[in-house]
Parts: sequence; C-alpha cells; structure tokens
Amino acid sequence: MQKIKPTSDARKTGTDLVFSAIRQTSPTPRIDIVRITGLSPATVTSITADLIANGLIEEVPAAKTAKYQKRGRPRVDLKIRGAAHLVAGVKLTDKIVTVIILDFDGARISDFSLPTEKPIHSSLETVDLLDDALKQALASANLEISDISGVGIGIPGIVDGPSGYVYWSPAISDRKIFLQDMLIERLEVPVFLDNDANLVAIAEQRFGLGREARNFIVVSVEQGVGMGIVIDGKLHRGFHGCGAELGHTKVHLDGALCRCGQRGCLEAYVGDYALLREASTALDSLSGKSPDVQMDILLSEARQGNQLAVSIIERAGRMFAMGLANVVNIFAPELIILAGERMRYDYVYGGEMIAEMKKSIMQAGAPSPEVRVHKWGDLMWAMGAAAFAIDGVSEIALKELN
Amino acid sequence: MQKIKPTSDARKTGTDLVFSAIRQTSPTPRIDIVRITGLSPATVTSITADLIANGLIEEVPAAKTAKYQKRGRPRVDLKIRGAAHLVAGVKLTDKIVTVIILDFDGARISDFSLPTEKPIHSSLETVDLLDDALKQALASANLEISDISGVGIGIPGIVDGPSGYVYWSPAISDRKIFLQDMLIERLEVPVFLDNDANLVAIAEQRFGLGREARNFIVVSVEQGVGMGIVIDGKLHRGFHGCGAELGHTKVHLDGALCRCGQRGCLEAYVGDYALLREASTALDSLSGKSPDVQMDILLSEARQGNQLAVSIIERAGRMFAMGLANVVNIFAPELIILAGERMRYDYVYGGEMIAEMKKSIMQAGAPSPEVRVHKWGDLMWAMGAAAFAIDGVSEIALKELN
DNA sequence: TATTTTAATTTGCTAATCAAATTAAATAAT
DNA sequence: ATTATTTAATTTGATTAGCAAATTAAAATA
Repeated sequence: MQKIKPTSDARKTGTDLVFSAIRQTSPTPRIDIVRITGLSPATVTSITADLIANGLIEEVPAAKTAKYQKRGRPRVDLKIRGAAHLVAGVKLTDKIVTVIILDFDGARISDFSLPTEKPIHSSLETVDLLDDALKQALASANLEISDISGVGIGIPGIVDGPSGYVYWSPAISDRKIFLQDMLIERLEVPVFLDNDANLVAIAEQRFGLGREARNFIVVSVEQGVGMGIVIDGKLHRGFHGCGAELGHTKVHLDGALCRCGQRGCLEAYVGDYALLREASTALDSLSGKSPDVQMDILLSEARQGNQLAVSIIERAGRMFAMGLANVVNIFAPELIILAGERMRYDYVYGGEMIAEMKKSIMQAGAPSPEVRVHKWGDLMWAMGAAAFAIDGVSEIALKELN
Repeated sequence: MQKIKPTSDARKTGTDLVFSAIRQTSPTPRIDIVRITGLSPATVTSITADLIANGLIEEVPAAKTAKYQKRGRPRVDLKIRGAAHLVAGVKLTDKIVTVIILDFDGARISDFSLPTEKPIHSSLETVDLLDDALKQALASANLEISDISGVGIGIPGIVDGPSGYVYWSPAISDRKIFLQDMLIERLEVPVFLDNDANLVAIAEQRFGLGREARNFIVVSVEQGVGMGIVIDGKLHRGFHGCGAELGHTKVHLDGALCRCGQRGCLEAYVGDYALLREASTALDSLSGKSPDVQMDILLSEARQGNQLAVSIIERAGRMFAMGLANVVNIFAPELIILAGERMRYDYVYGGEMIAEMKKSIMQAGAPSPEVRVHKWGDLMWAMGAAAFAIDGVSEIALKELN
C-alpha cells in the first residue's frame, strides 16, 4: 500500500539539484532555488545550510540589484564558494599547450602557455609535456599541485571521455592509449579527459551562451571542425563515448579527399588545407608561403573582391551551411553556438552562411534554431577543460559530502 | 546536517522504476528487479504488492525455464497484466488507415484497416476518418470505445508529439492544427499523437530489437524516409518536438529537387518518386503504368541485371548510406535498426549499403554501430502507435495509483 | 509604532526505503 | 524420511529525505 522512492545512483538527490541550481544562476537567493528545483523552502534551507557548512557555497550578504523586491525580508544570495577548490584546464594542440587555473566559481586565477617543440608526441612524451606545462603554470601562480583539486584536459581526436581512453589523436603518435590513467598516475590529482570540442560545449553551458538552453550544439573551428552536443542539459557522447564528428560528416558522394582518408567529408571543403588546395592552383601569389600566411592572403584577396578567392570562400561557406543544416535536421537543437577565437573564419560565421543553413532546414512551420556566434578569446579551449574539471570535482565533492 | 531527496516530477519514483523494469524484461522474478533497479528486496516486495493490488501486473506461477536455478525457493515471475487495459494504435497514410488493438501487455487483440477515399483530407475530415476507422475496428472486435484506455495515432509529417500539434502533414490539407485536442474531444479517450517514424522507434524499444539498447536510431522507409532517435532510453524529439528529418538531410549541394521544394535532400535520391524520375527517362517499359507498378518493374529489371536499372538503384543505395553515415557521425548510436515492411526496399537494406555506410564513418578505432534489419509485417506502424498509447496509459495509471 | 510583506527557519510529521531477521519453498545430504 | 542447505520473498523495525504549517526575521509602508 505504501509508496516508495529510490536511492539509485543515477538520480539526482536534493543536494545535487540545489547545487546545480546555484551553479546555473550563480548569485541567487534561496526562494529562487525553491522555484527552480521545486523543493520546499524547508528543504532548501536545510540543504543550503549543509552546503555552507561544508564550504561548497557561501552567502553573499550584498543583495542583488533591488529589481522587483520592494519590501519584506531581503533576500540573501548564495553562490559557489570560489575558494572551495582550484582546478586547472589544459588544452593540447600540435603547437602549444595552454593551461588556465580557475577557482571553484569559475574565476580566472592565472593562465600560462607553453609552445611544443614538435607537433606530434608519443603518449609518454605527451604525459611529460602535460605534466611539465601544468607544473610551470602552477609555479608561475605560486601554487603547488596539491592546491589543485582536479585537472581537465582537452585534446583533439577520438576520445572516450568517460573512460579517458584515446583511440586516436592528431597530436599523439601512438593509438589506443589509456591517457587518463597515465595522467592520474603521474599528476596524482583527479584528471578529466575529453575531446576538446566537447569541452568547449561544457564551457558554453557553464560560462557562456548555453547557460539557459537545455538542448544546443556548439561548433568550434580550429584546424578541424569540432562539435559538442548538449541534450537535456547533458553532453551527448554517443555510446562509444567519443562525441560527434561533424567534420567528417559527408557532404558530397565521392567528393574531395579528406586527410582522414575518406572522401566528401565536410572538413575536406572547409578546412584550411582544403581551401589552400584549391587556392594554390589558382592564385600564384601563394606559392612558397607558409600555410598561415597563405590563408591570410586568400582571405584578404577575397575581401578585396578577387573573384576566384571569393568563389573558393563562398563554396566553403555553403558547404558548412549544408553540414550544419544536417545537424539541425537530425537533432533539432534550440540553439547553435558557433564558438571560436579566430576572426579570420568570417566566411564560416557570416550571416550569409547562417541564412543558407536556415534555408536548408526542413521546416514546414516548425521553429528554427537560434544561431549565435561566440568569439571567445584564445583561452576558450582551456576554459572548457577547466569547466569540465569543475564538474568533475563538484561531483566528487558532493559525493563525499555525507 | 540532514540529507535530502526530491519528489520532483521528472524523476522516477520507485514504482516507476519497478514498473518499467518489469515491462522491459517481461516475465521476471522479483530478485531480478532488485538487481535491475538497485532497490532493496523489501522495497520491491512492497511496490510489486501494490502494483498487483492495483491490477497493473500479475504473478505467473509457472517459473521460467529452469536455467540457472538449482535449488532454493523458486522464483515467481511477474509480468504486465494484459487485461489491465486495452489500447488502440492507428496509422494514417494517404491510402489507408490501419488500426490495431493491443492489450496492456502488448498482445494483439485484433486489427483492422480502412482504405481512404482520397489521399488528402482536411483536419475535420481527418478527425472523422480516424474516428470512423477506430469505431469500425472496435466494432469488429466486439468492443466499445469505453473499453479502450488510450489511442495512439501516428501520422506522417511535422508533428510536435508532446503537444499533439501538427505543423504539416502530407495527409492533411490544412496546417498548424491542434489535432490531438480535436481527437480527444471527439473520441473521448486519451489520445497520443506523434510522427509515425517516432512511433516505430517506440515500437522497437518496447517490442522489437531496441529492447536492450539505450541509444539507437530507427530508420523506417515508406514513402518518405523517417527516423526516430532514442537517447538514453528516451525518444529524442528536438526542442520543437518534431523529431528528426533524415529524409531532408542534404546529401548534395544544389542537388536534385525534392518534393519539399529544397534541393539535394536524401529523399530526392532514394524516394520512390526520385527513382522513377530517373528511370522514366531511361526505361521505356515504364510509360503509362502506375507508380507502384513502375517501381516493381524497375526493381525486377535491376535484379535481372539491366545495367541502367542497376545503376539507378545502386546510386540510391549509396546516397542512403551517406545519409545514414552522417547520422552515425553525429549521434554515434550503438544500434541502427532498419525497420520496414516492404521487401522491395532491398537496395536500402542490403549488405552493400551497410558496408558502404560503415566505410563512411569516421572511426579511427572506435567501435561502429551494429546494424540490424527488422522486416516487420504491415502492421508495424500501427504497432508503434499502440506502443505509444501503452506508454501514455501506463503513465496515467501509475500516476493515479495513489 | 503598528502593519504589511516577503524571506528564511523551525517544528513536527509522513512516507519511501533499507538492513536485518524471518519465513517459504525448493533440492541435496544423511 | 529427516535434516541441512540454498535461494526467494516477506516482515519488522528503524532511518531519513522531504513537506506543510507555524514561526521568526528583516525590511518597507501606513
């Protein structure tokens, strides 16, 4: 006759609910938490007291900008207690290792970067490299490894996030490595590893434009085209844990050759090397220059109206629109975030591309997603890694909270 | 100091957990439910007693095929009590309305179909038509509408499942209609409306190949190409509630014209009309025949080795593979179910297509999804609608369980 | 100074759930 | 046949997450 509730692991406890509500709306009074979580005021009082006692959150006596509160007992805002933990976020690319140190509330403590000596390292060298970069970053901020509660690491390639297993990465010479385990052993702190594009999505969710959306995708362009998918507030990684491969989505049957060996991949039309491949046969001015310079030339030629350059860029934009439209047709997010640091990818982020994409969505009256461009600074990727670490550390902290 | 759990709506209560565990593993003893749900034996006893008392489940004294149980008190299997409720599933197409009646356990009670007089109806006529078909189906099984606890209805087009709002359907002349509300008013039973492809996915999840998977996609081919996505055991509908549009995924920039008005849609390469469009310019034998007959001719020509027919079919298969690979690259499901009734779509379901698709997935060592073909009978679509109704009725029943 | 208003806390209870002990129903061992 | 063993299910008694209702807190307004 009696009714029953479970204590199963997957389900969120009240404490988790409250904590993530606070994290989402940062300085927020208890009544708002009541509204967000649906818990009773009594319960919220009890839980928040517990969290404060454990140092995970704190009251900020300064009430919020008066706003709609005219009279009555003033609200007391709650926020994540930054001092509770420090985390590091590390981004590995072929050229540079970037490290950022954030407090538990996401405030930047310091950042650091270290150029790599060569583009590809073995897994052992990678561990050395990351260890080295982290230690230097800590030293420059007068910190020690023991001050850090967790390290998030984003690397390009095919990575199984939950297990920290790397199938393949363009920055690492060997394949199928348990990189997370190797790093945990070396660094002696909790390490959270994932594909870099996934981590950018987490950064958008925590600190960026994804704070209010529960279903969105983040497309990030660096060398390749990366994508992170957030469904129902949760990063979707697919069953093998590796997330999505927008760059290797096919946009043309038997199309252009991609560096992955397949044909017709989106990346083979919009990646730097793909553009230069076309441009080099048409623009003499490129010969002998480095790829970066070549790209600059191509883009400035296009801006100045060189028809050839324009047509190359335009086609890339249209292909990109097509790839994006496919994601929308399949997934129907409420929001698409185009996140990136480089202004030079104008052709990708431009209004024309977005218009083209919207034209390619099967609509028949259903609302189409909002598209927003987020031009982060160059620490975007490391921020994502750090955000991931904060998530991981939070989980541990809440579990230990007993 | 005290720890707190929520009663929020979204979260599953123990009763929900137990009920869905039983539904998934059908005749199953209590200890297995203990293992599946993680609840304690005491709790399972209590909850199942409650469910039995309310008539939603029942004990089946005949123990399971002895198997691994050597001695000890014999297990008592539990299953959904079929007699608890009856539901109807209705599938609307331009040619026919199919109705199936299932009991609460998914056993077929009867089925019925009614050809439509014209391919497109107004929304009011559609309500009449569905009402009529349902009533006739009930009559033929000696049932009345009051015997039915819910009706699931699958229609093609852009449908917001949760709200039962139809943006557009090829079978209905007017747009933007609150069809579910209209039907509830007319039929006076709970009505659950959704896109037909989504409902096939639910059927696979409940009765078919998706019973053991938590992340899978179901691709169903009828006139168009439909897809249902199940993520984490839940149907993914996207934020506008309309599910995925695989058929209007773009596989060619500025490609073939689709009946949706856009260019390069997958459907414009693999749909019947697309194949016939090509074939009619090349195969004289087609002229003057009806589309169905034309398709039969085309396919039999291809089987007999007519190179022209073969090349048309082959290209469609490759395009299909490309569209499917894109879904895999984006979603990474563990299982792809190709569900359909018609043998004639061999070219779609064939091993070559699957091989082609697997070649087009970005892998680098990550496991690729299993592909399974499920050739249902012609009641597949109605079964899906009925499965959806069972879900809906279950939810209501559990909520009322006080 | 009293009243109103809103936020937060306290108090006391309810119900979901579990741990541990017990009973049930079978097989295996003596 | 009787007893021991094994596994399934139930009962008993406690625990605790969470709520409703009452209370206190801290402000603005009358």
